Amino acid sequence: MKMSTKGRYGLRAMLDIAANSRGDIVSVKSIAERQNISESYLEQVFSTLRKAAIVKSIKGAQGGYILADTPSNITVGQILRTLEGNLNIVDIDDRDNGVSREEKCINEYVWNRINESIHKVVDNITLEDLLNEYHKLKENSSVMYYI
Amino acid sequence: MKMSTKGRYGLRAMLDIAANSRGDIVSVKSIAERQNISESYLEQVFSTLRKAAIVKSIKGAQGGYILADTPSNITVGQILRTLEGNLNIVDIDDRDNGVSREEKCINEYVWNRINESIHKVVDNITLEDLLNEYHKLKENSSVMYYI
DNA sequence: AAAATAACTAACTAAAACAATAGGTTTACT
DNA sequence: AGTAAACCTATTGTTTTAGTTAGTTATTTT
Repeated sequence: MKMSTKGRYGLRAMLDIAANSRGDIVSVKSIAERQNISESYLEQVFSTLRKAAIVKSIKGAQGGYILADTPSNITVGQILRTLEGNLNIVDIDDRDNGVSREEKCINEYVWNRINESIHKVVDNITLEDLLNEYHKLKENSSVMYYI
Repeated sequence: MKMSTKGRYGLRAMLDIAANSRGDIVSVKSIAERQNISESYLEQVFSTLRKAAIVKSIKGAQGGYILADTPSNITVGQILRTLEGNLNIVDIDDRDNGVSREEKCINEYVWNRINESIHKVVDNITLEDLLNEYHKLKENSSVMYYI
């Protein structure tokens, strides 16, 4: 029941671009170094993000990635769904064991409530929200904050 | 990012006891048959639930399991945490890659919000709530409902 | 034009988690 | 004594995870 590294690294990487570039192109290598993530593994993550049109890529020397939209228009939900799937804690197909599709199992009530609560959180946090939160905490907190 | 069969089967089994016994002892075999789950696998689930004192066991012939408390005093959260762990989508230890314990990563904001939303849902649904929901749906719906 | 850079792709691999199965032992009822 | 059922431990096959490896392709820099 855990978020995998794809989702965790992906969110970190997207935040890294949003925070460290001012609209500039950022290479996977530089993100991987800052975030201490395997470069080739992170390339796979970006390949997925690009196919979902959340980032744009520029090939060749001095190439890299750039956000496909402003941080205020990119939600955590978009990023995590792209990398992790539908974000449902229980899939519809797994809900009913031996119970046919037309029939319902009362446990769905629980899974639906959990799923909805997750969707509600991730769809209402944008990259901009996180950047604002970051700057707020950085100023008001005694401990160091990182992206 | 999925709930495993332990949690899914466990919740189904607990509801099964709550619905099909009126305070009576229920054998794993009968639950396994009704719910179409492997009996020996379900035994492992009940072993965990018993150690967490959510159910009581009676050994020997005609033995079985019984809820350790009334359905109104058993939450979905108790059951799922026992079988799945802490129900956190991201563990504290996994949050900071290369970032020491005293330092903070802004992504925690997201994980904390998701974790809290899950806890809030599961801790506020009791077995009794589910039984009530079951009876309500059973009467008002055209499709069959199962535990 | 050549070299360098960086995205892009596919195939592979080690390790862990998952979902059981198997084969017993112990306890209590009939 | 026989049986039913909880209880316990080990093993197994499969899938997922988290990368690694080894390249190809496109663009810029020298």
